[in-house]
Amino acid sequence: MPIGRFAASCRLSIKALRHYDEQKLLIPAYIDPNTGYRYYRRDQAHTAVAISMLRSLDFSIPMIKQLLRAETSTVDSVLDQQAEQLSRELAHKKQALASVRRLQREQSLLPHNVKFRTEPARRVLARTIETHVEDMLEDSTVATMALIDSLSTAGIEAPDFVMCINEMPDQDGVLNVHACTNVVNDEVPETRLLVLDATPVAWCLHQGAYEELGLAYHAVFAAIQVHGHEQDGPMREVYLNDPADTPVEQLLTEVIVPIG
Amino acid sequence: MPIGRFAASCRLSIKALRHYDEQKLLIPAYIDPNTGYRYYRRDQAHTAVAISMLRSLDFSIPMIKQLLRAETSTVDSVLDQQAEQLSRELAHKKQALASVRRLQREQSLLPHNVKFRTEPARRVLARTIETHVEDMLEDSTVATMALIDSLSTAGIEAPDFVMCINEMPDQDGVLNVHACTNVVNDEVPETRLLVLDATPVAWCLHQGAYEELGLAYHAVFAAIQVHGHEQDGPMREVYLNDPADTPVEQLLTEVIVPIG
DNA sequence: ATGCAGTCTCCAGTTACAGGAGGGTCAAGC
DNA sequence: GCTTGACCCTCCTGTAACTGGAGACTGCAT
Repeated sequence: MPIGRFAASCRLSIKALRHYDEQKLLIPAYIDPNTGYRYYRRDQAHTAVAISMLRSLDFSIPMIKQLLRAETSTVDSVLDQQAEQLSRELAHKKQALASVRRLQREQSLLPHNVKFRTEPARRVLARTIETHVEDMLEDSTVATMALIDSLSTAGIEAPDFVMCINEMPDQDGVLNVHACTNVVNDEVPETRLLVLDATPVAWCLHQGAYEELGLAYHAVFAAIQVHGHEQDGPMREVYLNDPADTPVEQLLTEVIVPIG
Repeated sequence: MPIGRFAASCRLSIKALRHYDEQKLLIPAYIDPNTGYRYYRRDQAHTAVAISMLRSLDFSIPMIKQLLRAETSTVDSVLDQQAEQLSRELAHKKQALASVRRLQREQSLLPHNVKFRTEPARRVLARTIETHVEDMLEDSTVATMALIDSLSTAGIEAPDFVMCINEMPDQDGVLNVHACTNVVNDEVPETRLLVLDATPVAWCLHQGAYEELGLAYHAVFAAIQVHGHEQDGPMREVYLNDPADTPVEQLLTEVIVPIG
């Protein structure tokens, strides 16, 4: 079967099939050595459709090559990798969409009103987890849950002050997130005391879903720049009400960036 | 302020700033005519951060150009466009992730067992909506809801047979979706009777979330090819149980493709 | 004068193809 | 055997928003 017919029947383009040939992903059953014409067998449609399916799930060509050749263990690891990648992208799109919808409601691109003040020194109890920039939002929640868990293990009620401290990511995007409270008690498991010095900060108040916090951060950074300051220390978020009993559009969060 | 310092303070790369200069998106306040060195003013950080924020929301450079220059009406339409694009991509990622997770559970890439049979002729009541390939999944649901709505307006209870017929998309990805039942009654508003001829089909049973249906379709198409048939008519889905009172992992759907 | 960090331009590479130019091939009808 | 039109080939360029690197120049501090 020549390439055109095969392409039509598999819902792939001729260009794509030639590309897969070149990449040694799907090699025609026979290539006329004189004319270079590619001929496919009907049963190659099975592979072709598998490729088309995997491409529609955003697998890269090298990954598909591994999936088609492979032993079970490789397959599993490739699938895991792809699932992780997809859930990252999913979270990213969710965040982006929420932020765009917010921009639609506001009239300005950087609508937050950024102010400056001096944060007092604090001693806080922190529970730390390592995460990736893309998962920060989600893992801040995870860390906070874990903190509350640790507190209740120690027989302490949910605290009234909850803050997350997000360190600067390294070049791989890996960073630590500290969920903190003002409870001071070194008997709480999986936590440690953290001493925060007094520092000038730029900050703003964000009302709405946590997914839109990116907008607030950008506003704060813009203000820091325009005023000629620079960031000096990890960013903080203070959660002023409880997501468990507050409708999302009324959630209040302080976004705080220390400056030097 | 030379480019390096400006880049560091705005969290943009030097390369990116040069690129934005080239694209006339963010032009340095001063360029030394002798050396070509770019110098930025502090207040340009405001624009720079806005750009960085919009890029993080996956706006393209031409879109950002419009947003920064523009009158309110243009801004609104660009935002709408981006929101629509993002929600498409969100739905796509959601589907892809669900499908990958299913592949993780199965041992095969095309796990469905495809069979052939002859569908009898039918007369069905259909409610039609126009949609886009990427929104098919969601809009099938919308169409089905609308159908049930129409039926109840006419005083008819929810039907026991529900099927969707998805026509072939044109080159823009636009297609019609018909939600159908076996209720035959030409008094129902917004619907019309549809006559389906008897036809041989390839089909398989899919158990699980509707988001994973793509896998089933690919399996059916693969089988059609390998057996040397070809598609002849719009695809059909028959919903064998009700998503309202069935846990997702037990949802049963027949995926049916007429062949010629 | 020297050194070095910063900057310049230009070119190549990334991904999975699409589009097109220019030219050879196949099958059918005459 | 010839023509015609559909099909196929290779090779080149382009996509989006940059990153990385080569080779050369500049700015600033010794």
